[in-house]
Amino acid sequence: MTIVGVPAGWPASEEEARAVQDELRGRVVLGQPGPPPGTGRVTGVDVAYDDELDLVAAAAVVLDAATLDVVAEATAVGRVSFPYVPGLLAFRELPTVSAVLDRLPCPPGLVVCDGYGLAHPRRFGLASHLGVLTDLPAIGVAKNPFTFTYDEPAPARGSSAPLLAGAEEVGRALRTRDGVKPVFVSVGHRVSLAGALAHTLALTPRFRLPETTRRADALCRQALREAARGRPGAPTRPDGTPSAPPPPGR
DNA sequence: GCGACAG
DNA sequence: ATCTTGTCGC
Repeated sequence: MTIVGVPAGWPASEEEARAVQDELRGRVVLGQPGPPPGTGRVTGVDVAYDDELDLVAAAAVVLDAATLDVVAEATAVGRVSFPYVPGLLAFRELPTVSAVLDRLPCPPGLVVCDGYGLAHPRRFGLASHLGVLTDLPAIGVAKNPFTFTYDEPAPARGSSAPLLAGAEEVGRALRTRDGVKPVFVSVGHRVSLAGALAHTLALTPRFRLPETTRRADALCRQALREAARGRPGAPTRPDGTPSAPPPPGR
């Protein structure tokens, strides 16, 4: 199995990573409506980690937006490319996520990320970054409010309240199920906030989290288990010799 | 300076 | 993210 490495020139420090965000931020396209909800394809991407083994597994699951049926899937396994630092999540996930999108047999359509887009300290979260690198329409749907504030949306599914960075609205707290904790939606690239909300609702007919995220989450965990199975911490055969040569760096 | 902080 | 048993409910 090929292991995705860390790209040459990938930021090695937090300072460098923040500079990259400041540089790429200007390439985000806002104000486009984005694809009509319920049409075309919607792709969920997610990542799972094994820091012990220095492995990261990414999955992309393409759904028919109208039926939510799975149209295509792909996985990719890579090495951890950056530590988890709030505000720099993209540098941890992007190399493997880009690789997994490249492996899809069809165009992804709208990409739904597990995390934020505009709702970010420098307004350039994972969904924005991925959108800029691929030029695909992208949105972020997160499970937590991060550092932002919001008022509780009304209890009915579909209700939302502004997600605020001070007085600036950077996204919405959206109730996807009656009486259940909201999700936090923000714009990534080439999609409006209204479009992002509509897509999120179309993807949550039954559960709090989008079908895209749920499918991608299950798949990347499975891919990680399979990758880790082949690479135990101290790989040995019954006779004690190494079971596999060290994987070539990339 | 301290605490909080997407995944 | 990940560590983790049982438990309540559809």
